[in-house]
Amino acid sequence: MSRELPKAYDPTAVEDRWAEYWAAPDQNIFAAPDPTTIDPARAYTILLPPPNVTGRLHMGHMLNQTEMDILIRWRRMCGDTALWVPGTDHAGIATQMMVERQLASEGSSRQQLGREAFVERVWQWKKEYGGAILGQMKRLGASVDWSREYFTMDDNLSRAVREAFVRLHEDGLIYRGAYIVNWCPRCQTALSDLEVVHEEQAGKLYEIRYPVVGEKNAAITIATTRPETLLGDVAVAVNPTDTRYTHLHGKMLRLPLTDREIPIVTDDWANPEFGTGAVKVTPAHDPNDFAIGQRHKLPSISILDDTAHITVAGAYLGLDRYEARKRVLADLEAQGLLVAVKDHANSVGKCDRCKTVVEPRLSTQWFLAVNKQPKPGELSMAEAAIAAVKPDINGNKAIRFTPEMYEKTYFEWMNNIHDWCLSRQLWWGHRIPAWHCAACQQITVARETPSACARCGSDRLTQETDVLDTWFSSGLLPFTVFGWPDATADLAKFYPTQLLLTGFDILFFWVARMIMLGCYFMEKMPLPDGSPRPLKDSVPFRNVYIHALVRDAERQKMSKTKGNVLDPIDIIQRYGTDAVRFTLAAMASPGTDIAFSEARTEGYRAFANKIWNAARFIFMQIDRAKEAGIVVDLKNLDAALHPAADAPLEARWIVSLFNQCAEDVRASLEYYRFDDAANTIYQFFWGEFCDWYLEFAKIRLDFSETGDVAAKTAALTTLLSVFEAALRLLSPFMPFLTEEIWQALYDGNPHTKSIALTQYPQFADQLNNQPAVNEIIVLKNLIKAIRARRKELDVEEKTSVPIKIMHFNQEQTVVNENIDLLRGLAKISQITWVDLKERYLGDANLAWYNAGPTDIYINYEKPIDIPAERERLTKDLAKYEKEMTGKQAQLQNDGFLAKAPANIVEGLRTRANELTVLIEKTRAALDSLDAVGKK
RNA sequence: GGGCGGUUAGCUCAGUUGGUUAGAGCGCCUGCCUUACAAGCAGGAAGUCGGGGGUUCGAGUCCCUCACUGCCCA
Repeated sequence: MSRELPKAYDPTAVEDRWAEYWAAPDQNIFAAPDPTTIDPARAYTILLPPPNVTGRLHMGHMLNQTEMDILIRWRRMCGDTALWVPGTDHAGIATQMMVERQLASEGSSRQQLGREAFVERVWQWKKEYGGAILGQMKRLGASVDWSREYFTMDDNLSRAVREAFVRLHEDGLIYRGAYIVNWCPRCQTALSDLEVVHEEQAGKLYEIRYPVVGEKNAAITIATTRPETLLGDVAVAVNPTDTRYTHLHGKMLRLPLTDREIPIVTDDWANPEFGTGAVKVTPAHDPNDFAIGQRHKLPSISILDDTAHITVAGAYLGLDRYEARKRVLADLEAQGLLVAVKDHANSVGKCDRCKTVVEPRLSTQWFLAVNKQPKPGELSMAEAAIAAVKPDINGNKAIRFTPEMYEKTYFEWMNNIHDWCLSRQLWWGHRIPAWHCAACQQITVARETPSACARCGSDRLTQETDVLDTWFSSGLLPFTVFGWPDATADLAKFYPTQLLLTGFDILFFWVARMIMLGCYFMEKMPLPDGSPRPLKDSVPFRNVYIHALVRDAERQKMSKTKGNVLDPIDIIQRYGTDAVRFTLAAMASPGTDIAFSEARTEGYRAFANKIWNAARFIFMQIDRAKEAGIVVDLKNLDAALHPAADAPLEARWIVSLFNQCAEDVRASLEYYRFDDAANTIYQFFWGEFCDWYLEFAKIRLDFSETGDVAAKTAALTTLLSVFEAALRLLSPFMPFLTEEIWQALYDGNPHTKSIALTQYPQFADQLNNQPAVNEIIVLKNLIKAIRARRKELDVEEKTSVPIKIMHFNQEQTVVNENIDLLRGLAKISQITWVDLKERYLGDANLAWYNAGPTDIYINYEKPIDIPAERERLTKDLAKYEKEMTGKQAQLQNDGFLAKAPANIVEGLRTRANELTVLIEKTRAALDSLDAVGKK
């Protein structure tokens, strides 16, 4: 690292190097210390929501990881034991599909390979391609502890999954049974409710006559969207209150196209308003019908196999469900039983993974009973998970959601939750630790492979072929990554984690399940001191921050089909990681989706470049100072951040401003206001430090002239110390740029390995200097007013002009004490103070301008453009008068005077007085223009 | 059908418990290559805060209602 910086910042030349440096195993810069040595109260732990091992980084990941990285870098620099645990998820269906596709391209299949060889093949695939996403993460600068990387199929995690399953089974919360589940005929596996996405589509409602047995011409007309399933009908249901059908109660119907007879039953579920008010009941192929079947003790008749082909002997045997529908309809029509076909918008469930229409199917699966009390009087898993988020009697919440509104969504779901179907008919995943006995059909659930049946002692055991839902294993992660079921030091110090940061799309899939499983298992693990663990320490995390969706600049959802997907790596290569990170942070306002705009990123690339050039400028000053024999001790910069009482105004001011900025950033980050934090730093660094402070500093740092060496040293020291501190403040947001400049500042020989390991700037009361801030405001307003006035008068920027200032005493002192600053920034050749009573309004060579409490007259060569001047003043006057009218109305309102707080009334009076003066002066200026015009 | 959001400058968004003159970035207009930076500097224009009603001394902010729009669940 050298202080010779190129003119423009080139992130690509810099970022790869630091990404590698941070993640290098021998450096292990972001590794958490030995847990036995740390104070658990200062542990700040985050678990990375594990991306699919098959995944590639997308903008959502980048937002997610940027936010986590900002927080974890911030907390680390604040002195917390920051631990961010990375890892990947084995992603059952997704990974299996990926490898199956690969096999298909080789003309093979998993069936040909067999289970064992297939699983071996997946491991191979994982070794070769899996985890590419973690490599991409390194490129983002994510400050994770790479030594703790996990994979949900690792041995230790698999052991924990087995343990969890067995315990839940022992506790009677896992059961096996035949129920209606969502079945994907393509993936050939059961799915949980969450893995089914409902889509509205234009369908038909078919009305079909079911003749009444034994009564000529009597029939009931049912309405259905799925006529082909009538082959599995076992009843027709009508609402007991529906008088149209009262006379048919208890009658039997002849099921069309079959030789079966089915009863009419009464059930509240039949909605008289919908269709004909009569519905067919097919318990084996519809969840609602299944419930009706249970209520009326009806049989279930499966008519479809696991690929959704008809299994009923006869004309339809072997037909696909849609082909069967056509044939059934044709046959019904031929028999005159199809009464009507109506358009009907209905929602169909599709497999989240492959978009095949899901077939509700009766099948034997493993379930987790989330609503069951483990023991009488105990909370069910769902109830405990609700309690964890609800405020207790003291108003404290064990888990706090941000934004808070997601609590409602969470409760809504939790209150209506159904048992969780845990089993999947896949080969890739955690195989369920249950063994079937061929001799007595007993199922043995065990931690270790049993050698004999628990009931009959037979050794003819075969393991359950189903695997567990991937979300089951990821739901355990907050404690299994720390070594559960063992009582490890990690678990003692790092659990519960501080924060879970994720998108709302996995609120139910993952967040809710982690809460259920975390509360359930960890409540049973005593605290390190042996005392029982309360709910607040059983939860898997204390805070949940839900971030929004990243959309494209037109607010469209990114999707492959639309072709508007932005590849973060691609954007990074064009603008630099820091600029993209900063864009995401600055736009990450809670609860609002991010319309990612490259224009914005361009802006933040410019910001990076701005800082880069500030660094160049500062390094140049170091060099020039050195030539002039002035050297600043870089080792004591932090101490130098305390300017003496007699230090120049701009030094006291910038330190005070920086101090406040650090406080604002802290407060913003505390509430996950990444946008406020980013904007605060941006405003400080560019709007104050670069725009004003550096310009002031230039005036003090003129090394070409002889002058007060001590003053120049002090000026340079303040400059360096504020800049160095500002780099630290910015570092969590722009880690690459700040690391590069910071290392260069120390000429490659800094006191720690990385800026990320330095201390974050902390607010200190004694650094605040409100008088200095106020004085600079006076100066800035004056300078801005002079510049604006000059501009309107077309005075060249380079030209120094004389001005006259009509003053109040305070301002005169400030200006006189800092005359060099004013002269330099406003290009003034001479300042003449004039008495308040003097009026120069009639002078064509003097233009009046209002600068807050101060009046300025600018003297220049050319005469005033009278019409333009009149227009400006007229507009101003109208504005002032309008405001005045409003103020006066309020001040004459007794109610306002009586009820409004004193400071508000006082403020209004002050403003009204100001306005009176302004209006008077503006009128006078207008009058004088007329006078000039007549000359 | 049930639930939860949103509507503020041309665009994307801030706006804490109601309180003095509603902000930012980008874009736009004007003038400048002023030796840190043209990815820049200086100056400027631009909003009846979705419509209507109410509460209040006072409403972008609270309540009601309508319109439009997004998301989740069924």
